[in-house]
Order: sequence, then structure tokens, then C-alpha cells
Amino acid sequence: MRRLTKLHQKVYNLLKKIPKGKVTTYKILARVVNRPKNWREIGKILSQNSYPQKYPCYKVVRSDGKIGGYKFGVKKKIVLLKRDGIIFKKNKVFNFKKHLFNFFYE
DNA sequence: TCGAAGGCGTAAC
DNA sequence: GGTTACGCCTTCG
Repeated sequence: MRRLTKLHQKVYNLLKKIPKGKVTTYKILARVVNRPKNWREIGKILSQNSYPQKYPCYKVVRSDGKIGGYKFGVKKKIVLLKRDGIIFKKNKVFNFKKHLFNFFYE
């Protein structure tokens, strides 16, 4: 396991704040941790998450509503999201904006 | 309005 | 200093 940076901890902590049935995006996470141009880094950080049950990185999708990637396979990611009530249609989140969790209004 | 393609910034290793 | 990473945005048909 790689050493966790402060950015890791910030991102993982934010993941726990996502309510059930909601998703967020890499871009939003990047903004919240004050690294607005670091969305790719966010994805990398999530892939380094060794505790998917503790930190639900599957709740993070791309800003256009597409699934994005997942360390344990996109299919697994879809299954987990469906369990939370997120429906996928043509590789995109159905009613994406409705399910989008925005950290800014906390 | 929608999908596909291409170019691109950042930090850890 | 090069490679890598679960992406974003713009353009075009």
C-alpha cells in the first residue's frame, strides 16, 4: 500500500459524506479539495483506495454522466451503483443531475 | 442534440 | 525527468 498523502485523506473523507443514492464526479472532488485542474489525479487516487467498502469510490463518475473506470471492473461498479438506486442507460447515469451530490452546499 | 475524436494539466512514483 | 492515472473540454459531423 502506498503512503497516503493529505490529498488521499481528503478525497476519501469526502467519499464517506456522499449520501446513499447519490453520486459525484471527479471534477467536483477536485474542486472541493482545492485542486480544480486535478481531476485525473483524483481518479488515480481513487484507484489506490484499498478499502472499497470503507470508502465508496464507485460513487464517483465522470462529469458527463458516463461511468468512467473502476479498479475492480466497470461491471462491478454498475452493480454497486444499481444497489444504491442509480440506473444506467447506454453507459450513462439515468437522471444524472438528479442523483448528483454537490459538496458546495454543505 | 448527440456521439466520437483529439488535445491537454497535474502530482505521485 | 519520464511514465502513469477510474478525466475534462472543445470541436466536428
